[in-house]
Amino acid sequence: MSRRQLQRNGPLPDRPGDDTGCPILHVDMDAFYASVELRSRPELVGTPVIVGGLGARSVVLSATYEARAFGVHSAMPMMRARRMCPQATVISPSHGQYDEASRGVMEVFRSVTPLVEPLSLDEAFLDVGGAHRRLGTSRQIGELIRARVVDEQGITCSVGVASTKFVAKLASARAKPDGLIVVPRDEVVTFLHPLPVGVLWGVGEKTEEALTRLGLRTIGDIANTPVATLQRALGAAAGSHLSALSWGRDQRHVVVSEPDKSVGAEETFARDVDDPVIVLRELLRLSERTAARLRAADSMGRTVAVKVRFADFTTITRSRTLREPTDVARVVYDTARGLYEALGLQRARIRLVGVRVEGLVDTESTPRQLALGGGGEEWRAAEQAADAAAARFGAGAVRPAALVERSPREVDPDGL
DNA sequence: TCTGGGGTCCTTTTGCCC
DNA sequence: TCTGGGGCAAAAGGACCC
Repeated sequence: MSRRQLQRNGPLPDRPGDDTGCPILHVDMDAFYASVELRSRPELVGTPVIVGGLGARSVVLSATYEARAFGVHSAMPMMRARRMCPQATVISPSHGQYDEASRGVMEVFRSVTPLVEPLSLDEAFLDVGGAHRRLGTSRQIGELIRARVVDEQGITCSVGVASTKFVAKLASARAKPDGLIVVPRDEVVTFLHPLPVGVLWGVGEKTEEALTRLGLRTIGDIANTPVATLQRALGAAAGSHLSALSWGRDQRHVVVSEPDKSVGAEETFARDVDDPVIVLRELLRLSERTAARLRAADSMGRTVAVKVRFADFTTITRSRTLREPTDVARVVYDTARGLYEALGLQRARIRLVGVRVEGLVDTESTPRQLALGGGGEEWRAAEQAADAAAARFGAGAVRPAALVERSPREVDPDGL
């Protein structure tokens, strides 16, 4: 919604745009997953293509602009998207390819400046303030990146150039597809104030409703509202944050990398489940997956959280903080099972379950004794052996007995 | 139209200690 | 002994992002 609103305003008047004092670039791939798929399906270029799962409950991950013309957009339920655009080619995602393409474009970015802050697989902030002498103005660097990404990865991207991160991000959204826009330092307020509130970072559906109730439609409206009023409606942090953004004030720097704060996995059942045996088996699988990823990242976490989404979409979470951090699936699972059983659900219809481990620390910096306390040592050793086997013989070579009989996909009671 | 899966951050509530 | 409340950490919920 908000992104489309941004585009509907059309491009800025085509002036050169003074990019001095604009060291921040936001680079965003155009329809990333779909564009990557089209590289191997060139006959589909120029046609509506939707990337997303094939299951009844899957959603659109990405769509070409030809499909978007029919109203299809990401996060839309697949069923609805196919109804809106029956002629679209639907492709199920191949994440390995996206990871690889992502690594490629991030390498391009890092050849320009070490100050690269990836936001996701397909977008990043760059601070090119230190690269001007070597590579030219911010605009020239942006065009260089766009050319190299097309050359090396065969996909297009859009670039926003500005003095702050969030204006750069808005600019790249407006530059889409396959464009570049500079918002000069002294035109920031002129650029921002006519835009609808929904384009602001942090304003989603709920916040937009709250702002509408206050009669605030545009960013200019927010700018002319007392901070205290915004804070009363939205909370202290969000209120002052939005007020600052509405005047183009954004102190955040480009940060190269922050360590992860949590790792988790969740799964929506193909159909709602009310059998605790199936739920527990899924929790075991998710615990295995989560712990394996912790070990692969040399991380451990101290808090285990379980998430349960019911058939009516209400969602609850329960968490427990352990005495010591862990990366042992058995410990994660035992905790998760305890949390789940404490809910005392009597055959409630469950749509989704998830497991997450929070409060992550480096395994290296965790004293051995502490890490291995609590009876987890044998399990840990066994799981490390399983990791090694998986590395040699492929994932799934070693699995807990409860998961051996049936493949994970068969958690659907109807075996779909 | 019936809503994925990976996360982050913020707010409020709760329980504990003093 | 009862009650209040400050301070804190953990827990829970929810909004948001891609």
